[in-house]
Amino acid sequence: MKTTYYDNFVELTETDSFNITEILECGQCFRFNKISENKYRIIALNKVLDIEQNGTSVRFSPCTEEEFNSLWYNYFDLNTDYKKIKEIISKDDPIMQKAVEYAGGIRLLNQDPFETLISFIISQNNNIPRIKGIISRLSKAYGSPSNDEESFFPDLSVLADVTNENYMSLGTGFRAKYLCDCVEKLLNKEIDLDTLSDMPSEEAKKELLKIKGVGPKVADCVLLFSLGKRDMYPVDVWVKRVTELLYFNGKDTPKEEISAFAAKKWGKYAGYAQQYLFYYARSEKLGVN
DNA sequence: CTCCAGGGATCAG
DNA sequence: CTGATCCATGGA
Repeated sequence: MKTTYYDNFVELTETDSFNITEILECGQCFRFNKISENKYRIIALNKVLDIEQNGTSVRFSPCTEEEFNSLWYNYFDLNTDYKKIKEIISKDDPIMQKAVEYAGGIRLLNQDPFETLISFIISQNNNIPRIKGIISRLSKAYGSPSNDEESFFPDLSVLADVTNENYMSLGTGFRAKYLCDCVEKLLNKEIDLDTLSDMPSEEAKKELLKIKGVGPKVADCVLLFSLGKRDMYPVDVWVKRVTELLYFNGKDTPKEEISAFAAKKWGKYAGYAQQYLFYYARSEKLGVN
């Protein structure tokens, strides 16, 4: 991969394992919009960023050298060798080989933990278009405006004054009380998100589970998508279905057992495996009927 | 109309 | 302890 810095944008060429569509559509983040066929706009890290990809060349704009190196390089996990990871997880596994070939440009992002936590609380028993809508309205109501139509994600300190009714009016439904509990526990310092990335995965998970509305699936997503815990294997309806279909002969299997299977099979790479399978399953509607 | 969505809390046994 | 039921809301 080569990096070239221009006045107002940064260009990567000869990228390996980078496909912006697959990265954004694999369900790990919600704040993006498709601008044109090969161009996306994301709202992240209090910035608006356009990403345009043509083959192995990717352009980030507006973006300075400083921003790229201090923010986006890590955000897009560019220090990680995905080619090697794909080799490891698909070794002697024709199923994973297929999933990896299907969407070989997936990368796990390193998103903001607070935004990720709130977003995945909203995600429970919900569908992706509606999740995106709620997060967008939440940001418009309580975040700072950007030069785009979308606003930035609100800070914890601003949500301190937001009531259950406020959340309800955004369409969060029964999740409103969970959001209140989450904000309260963060303000109390009952949970400190800043310390979680230094803890072992299971210990960090226990902390997150203290929040009402945060169960195993939401906790795993926060750990995997924003705290660098790549060993987590979030088991949602899609992953449950596809893992059962491809690895359990279609047999109905408890989520606990599926997690244990993934941990044993892929170990510290389970999170990567999960994303390849999720994208593959959802795109092909595997296991539906 | 019913069913379901990247689940989890709560209740029944 | 496991399994069933409920939860708000909008689109299919």
